[in-house]
Amino acid sequence: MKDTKVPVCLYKIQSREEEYGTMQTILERMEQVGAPPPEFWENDLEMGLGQIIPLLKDPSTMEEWTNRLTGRQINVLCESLGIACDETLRNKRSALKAHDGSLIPYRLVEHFAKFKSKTATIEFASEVLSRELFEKCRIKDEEFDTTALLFAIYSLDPDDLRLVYMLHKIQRSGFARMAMKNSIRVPQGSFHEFLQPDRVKAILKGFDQSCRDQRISEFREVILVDGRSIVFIRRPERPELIIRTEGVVHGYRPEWIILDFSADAKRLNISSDSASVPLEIANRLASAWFGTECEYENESLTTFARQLDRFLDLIKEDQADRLLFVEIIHNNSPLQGGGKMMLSNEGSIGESVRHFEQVFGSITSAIGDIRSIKVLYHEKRVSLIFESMDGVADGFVVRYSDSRLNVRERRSFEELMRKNHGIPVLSTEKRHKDSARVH
DNA sequence: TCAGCGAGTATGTGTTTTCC
DNA sequence: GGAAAACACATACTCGCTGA
Repeated sequence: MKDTKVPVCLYKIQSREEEYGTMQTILERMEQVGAPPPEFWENDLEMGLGQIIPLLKDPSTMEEWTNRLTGRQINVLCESLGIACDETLRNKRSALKAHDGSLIPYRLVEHFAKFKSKTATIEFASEVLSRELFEKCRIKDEEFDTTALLFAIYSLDPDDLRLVYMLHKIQRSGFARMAMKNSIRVPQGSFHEFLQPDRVKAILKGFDQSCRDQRISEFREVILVDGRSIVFIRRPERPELIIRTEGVVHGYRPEWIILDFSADAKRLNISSDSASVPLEIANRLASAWFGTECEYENESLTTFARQLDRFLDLIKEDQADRLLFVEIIHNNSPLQGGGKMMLSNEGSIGESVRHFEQVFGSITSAIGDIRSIKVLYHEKRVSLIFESMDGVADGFVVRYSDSRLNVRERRSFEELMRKNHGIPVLSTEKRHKDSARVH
């Protein structure tokens, strides 16, 4: 029987050639309009051009795309491309269609905008855009067209998208709080200035050599935010594979390590997937700055049981300012058999807890038996856990799920807990083992 | 020297929550 | 509703200790 099918390998070659041709044409057009090279989109913004560009090849999709742009996006694009801004929206939309080559990078910016933190985009845009341009992207009081904001940021300086991406990483991660283990004299000069890219890269290289795992820590950026130096590092973590038309490609899943140092480097917040590697890198950077062997350890701030009793009494009565008691998980309930118990609701469980306690006995008096509670803050469910402290009678470390909140909300939540209830709260983010060292 | 054991750590996977 | 991140839990692995 004659086989009429195209052999799989030939199909792969044909489709790859076609794909390659499309990619080349579009990349050449992007180069003509002064867009950043593929390396910028692929490596710095971690966008898969191989998947996105084939979607741009059909001219009719560009027209469809232009038709569904919002008024704010059209205004920003017209301003960026020098199209007369006093025209009607319809005329501006038609005028944009004549600039389809210039619009290709903006379609990539639109892809970049997907699933990026709104807070990160708005905060960065408010810093770099003119007041007039910023206001053009406003929808209502607190709402913005973030795609329009990113168009404006890109048109001002494409490289700024890298910084937005870094800020997005900060907004979406929880941070473990660390402090310098031993008291140490702060050297003269600025720690931020010490963190020169070449110096950080040399320290990372030394670390990679000592790991002997063939993985390379990639220095990405150091930025200064509110006087704090934030170091971004990308490192291969777990082995992973991706599937392409020509077969599977083996590699590693990237891990973003964010080291958020205080101005004097005595305190540190760490965001990462792994535990020991980021801590060791931070120790090495600090050791190089202080000129002596340094080590960070988990920060622990004590809250006593009596303070927690007062706090739990308040939320049980729905009397805590801006906090609603929405969940409790108890390890040793007063029910017969003393099993684990969860009481949860979308609204307050205060009344339910009070009723339960009237019938079966208290579930909030033995703090050590409470596995966790959740409070509603800014419409977000924030977990709180009470971790008993070794060697401190009735002492607890209170940790909260900071990754549920954005950076501004974290600051206000911590302040609310400290000022209103005298409770210092720390992140539940992975507590990096003090003993974790990489040799 | 080596098997057995337990503690600590790394990794994998499903679920929950938030964000867009 | 889908994507992403964090969380919770189960399992695998590593390492040090002990005793035969």
